[in-house]
Amino acid sequence: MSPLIHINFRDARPIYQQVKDGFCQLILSGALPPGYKLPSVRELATSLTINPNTIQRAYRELEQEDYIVSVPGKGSFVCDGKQAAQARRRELMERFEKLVKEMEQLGISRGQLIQKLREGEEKP
Amino acid sequence: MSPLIHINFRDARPIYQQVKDGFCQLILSGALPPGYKLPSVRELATSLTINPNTIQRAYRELEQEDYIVSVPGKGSFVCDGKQAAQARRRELMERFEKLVKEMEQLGISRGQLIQKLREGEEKP
DNA sequence: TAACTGTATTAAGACACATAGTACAGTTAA
DNA sequence: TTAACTGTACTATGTGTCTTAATACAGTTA
Repeated sequence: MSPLIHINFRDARPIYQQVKDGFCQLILSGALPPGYKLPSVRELATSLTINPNTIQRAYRELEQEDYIVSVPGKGSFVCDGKQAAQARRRELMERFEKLVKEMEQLGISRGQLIQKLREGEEKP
Repeated sequence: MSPLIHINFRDARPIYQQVKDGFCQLILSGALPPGYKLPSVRELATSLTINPNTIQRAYRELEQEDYIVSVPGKGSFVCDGKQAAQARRRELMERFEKLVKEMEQLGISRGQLIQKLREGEEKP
């Protein structure tokens, strides 16, 4: 019954972007398996009390980025996602390297970051 | 002669934000030492061919965030920056942890990231 | 047939960003 | 003192994005 997606109206990101990001994460994490049928444009719009056009924009862009496929009359479905996940991993790796360089400029060494990573390694 | 700040009109960030980010980096990296006199609002606006109001907004926010101090009639000057650097480090640490968690969800382990960090440790 | 599905279009309002022009007060050097 | 600089404040205007709204059309399914 939890509504898959949560919208925060105080978020700086526009609504359609929050919808996109939400589904991206659900798909990439495997929470929504390939073939899963997404809620219809009108259904999701109603349950979130936002405009159908806003949902449609999110779905259109998700399809353009190969996260889902939309079939008129049938619905929208999660794609295989292996390609999308691969591309996403590369993107995050780039962000990671960029962030590390920025932190080095402020005097945070790679060694400190390694230690920070080790701290989170324990499994409680 | 290099104009301190570069504006990219194709950048998604608004101009005033690009100006802010540019000076933040220059100040935090130490390229602009405490006490350094920034170009005047009108001078920078002319050299970048953008509106003085846009520069003023950037300077106003930089002052609110303790990166610079502006004195009417005299100019704008770089602050000490130790406090700002401390706040910036905390902010980057949060972004780092957030990014790491996102990468873990996509199957990139902390171990892999540690190895990645070690690769960049050599000094050529 | 009726009720669903995605898709497309146009209109309107709200808001942020940027520009333009003007004005005022403090500082500094000629 | 004057002239030229400095930051600051304000209003008006144009533009683009986001969002809502109201329709309309075509494909699918029970």
